[in-house]
Amino acid sequence: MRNDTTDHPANLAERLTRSGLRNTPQREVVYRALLDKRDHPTADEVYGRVRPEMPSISLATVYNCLETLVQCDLVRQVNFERGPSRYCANLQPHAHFHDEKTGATYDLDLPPDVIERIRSVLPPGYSAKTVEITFHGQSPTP
Amino acid sequence: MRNDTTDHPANLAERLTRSGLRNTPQREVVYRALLDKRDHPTADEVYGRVRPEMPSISLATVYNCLETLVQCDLVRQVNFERGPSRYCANLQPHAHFHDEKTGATYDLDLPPDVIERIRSVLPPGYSAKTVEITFHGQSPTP
DNA sequence: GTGAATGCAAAACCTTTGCAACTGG
DNA sequence: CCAGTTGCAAAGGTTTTGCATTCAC
Repeated sequence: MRNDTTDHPANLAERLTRSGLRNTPQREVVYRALLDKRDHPTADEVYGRVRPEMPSISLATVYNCLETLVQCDLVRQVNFERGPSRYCANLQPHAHFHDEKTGATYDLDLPPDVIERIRSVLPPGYSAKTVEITFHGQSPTP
Repeated sequence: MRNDTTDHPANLAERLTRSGLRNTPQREVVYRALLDKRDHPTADEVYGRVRPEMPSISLATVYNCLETLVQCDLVRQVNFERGPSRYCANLQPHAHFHDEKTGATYDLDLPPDVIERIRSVLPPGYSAKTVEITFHGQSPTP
């Protein structure tokens, strides 16, 4: 399911350097946490996951690192409901499905023609850098 | 631009009664504020707008009223960025365009065929009650 | 060495809650 | 009358900020 040409930690150092930012272990551990378990965790959840590996890290630093990753376009910040922001290391164009029963969020691939059709609703003059699509409903109970 | 068959305060009393809720002046004034100026205000902005008319109203009551209106399906609560929730009295199927420069949000009509095409990305078993679509970018500078 | 990044604590921000007083049906 | 609603103040959860310390380059 991964796209190994774009989604691995090796890119982090490069992206940071290219942006004139420093390549800190905190940034790496936070990024790896997002790559490892792609369940759209909150900052606090990321904090909980990286602490075993790096007990000295602070929650404020996790927030800082996440913001840096978003700035570097390695991570998407998602806000589809009131509450803490969630973070997503999937860079492929995709929609989110939010299960209202369980609170879980799944990625749904978006074929290029669908994206194009959606963009076609933009009136002339409007230019969109990104489109966010979120379904709210119920996912199959296995 | 209004849909007068669905979007006016007269419906409020009916909806509230139908749901076994009370028809209070606070609820009416909050709902009218959303119908009057459809710029997707925050709860606090609604508070500022209704206060001249009803100085005794409290912010907590504005929050309560907004939640009630959302429950009654007269208002949509929108969360497309970190920060306070915004409220929208447009009940027609529509997408949001968020201007990253000005922070303004515009409604964009969604033709039925686009909605259908978007829903077609749902895998079997997934049932979506709602879909939210938000563009982030730049709107024309008049 | 030096500016950027971290860690900590406190502050800020948005929203919810508890509860007494009020009110719409 | 009386359960639902309001208003107020205090608490709660999330994120940001200030600042001294540390670290990557």
